[in-house]
Amino acid sequence: MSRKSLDKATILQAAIELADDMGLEQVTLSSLAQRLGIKSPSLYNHIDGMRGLRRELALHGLQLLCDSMTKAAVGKAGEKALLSIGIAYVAFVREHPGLYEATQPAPDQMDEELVAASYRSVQLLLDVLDEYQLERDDALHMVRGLRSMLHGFASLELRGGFGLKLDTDESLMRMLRTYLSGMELQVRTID
Amino acid sequence: MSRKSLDKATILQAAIELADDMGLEQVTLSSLAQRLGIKSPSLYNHIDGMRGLRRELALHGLQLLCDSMTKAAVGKAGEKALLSIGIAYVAFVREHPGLYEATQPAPDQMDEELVAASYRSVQLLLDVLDEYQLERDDALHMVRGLRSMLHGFASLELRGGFGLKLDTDESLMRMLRTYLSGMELQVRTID
DNA sequence: TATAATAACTAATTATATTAGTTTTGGCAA
DNA sequence: TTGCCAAAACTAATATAATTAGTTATTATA
Repeated sequence: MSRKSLDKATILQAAIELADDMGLEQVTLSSLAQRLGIKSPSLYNHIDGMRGLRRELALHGLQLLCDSMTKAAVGKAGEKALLSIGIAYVAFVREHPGLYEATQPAPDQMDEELVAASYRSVQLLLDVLDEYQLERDDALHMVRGLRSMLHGFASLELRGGFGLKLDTDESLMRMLRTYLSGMELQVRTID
Repeated sequence: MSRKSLDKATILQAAIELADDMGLEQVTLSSLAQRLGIKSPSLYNHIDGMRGLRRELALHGLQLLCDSMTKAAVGKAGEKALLSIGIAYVAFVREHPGLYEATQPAPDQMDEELVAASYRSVQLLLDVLDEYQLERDDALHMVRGLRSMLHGFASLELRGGFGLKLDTDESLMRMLRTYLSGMELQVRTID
């Protein structure tokens, strides 16, 4: 019966597929257990209930997202790197809509580890912005802007918020280029 | 017993307060009925179940948000108007976190009326952008950028995504100014 | 081979959404 | 005023989900 003994990674993988296929809210312990061929209480041997599962999904999603962004920035710098990161971000959300949703937990379930996982993306952006030689706070404001744009774009697209027949990839590139040209303008003005 | 006979507006108001105070996911038909002093099945006399309630919240939220944005743009033009709209957007989300969350329903519950309500904000932004004399598609890409920024910023702030001790209002203003300066640059370059 | 830990199971509890069917009530017409 | 009817409340019942408690089976190991 407990033949191959399920492990947490397998459970997580099934949850991710379920989330991406059916939407995060469709990932119940029942549906997950059914997909794994076990009864839902058995899941408690591996994960800390629904809340624990959501947390694992968030951590895993943040990790994968940051990995994608990092990979996209390898060998690139400045605007090229930032555009590449932006494209990778949106591509990740398109590939993992449910998992991405899980990376945005309610504030009350935030803990140190989640904050740290989230901050890794912030650090990546700070590293790329490094060459612009901005003051620390100026760089942080820029990062907030970039994160807002990417999260907002990806979320709206995910929810079908862009109804019109207008190329979304084009919208993404323009948004990033517009923001970055505004940024360059500031940087040059300061010098 | 059915003394003053509840109406839909009263129910909606209670649901909004519940959502803003406790979070949207805490708005159950049980909790809502309890707050109204009735039993949950009685709600079905006024609303079409949980799904219907969510839809009403979305519609109402989109309406209120668009009203706020519109009011903010009265008597203003260009960058001033856009900054004012952005501030109003974020202020609305801060005031109505739960209701705002309800304005982003899953794609499968989208219908014509919701799309129309959502499009009113798009039209407002298009109207403000009118003076820049952009091509239709250029303007639409700009609007997507603005919406993405505002939604992303508001969502991240709502979820406690901005952990650092750095003024968020300042971040918002800088984000908008950076984007708008990039936009002005493009417009001027085209001329 | 026997035992201990692990991981599955069943059973039961609580909470929620929903439907069906019943009762109450408040307004309006006779 | 009185009686009727539609609206809106109610109770009861069902289905799904999360969770806990307690039980059984299996696997690894002493």
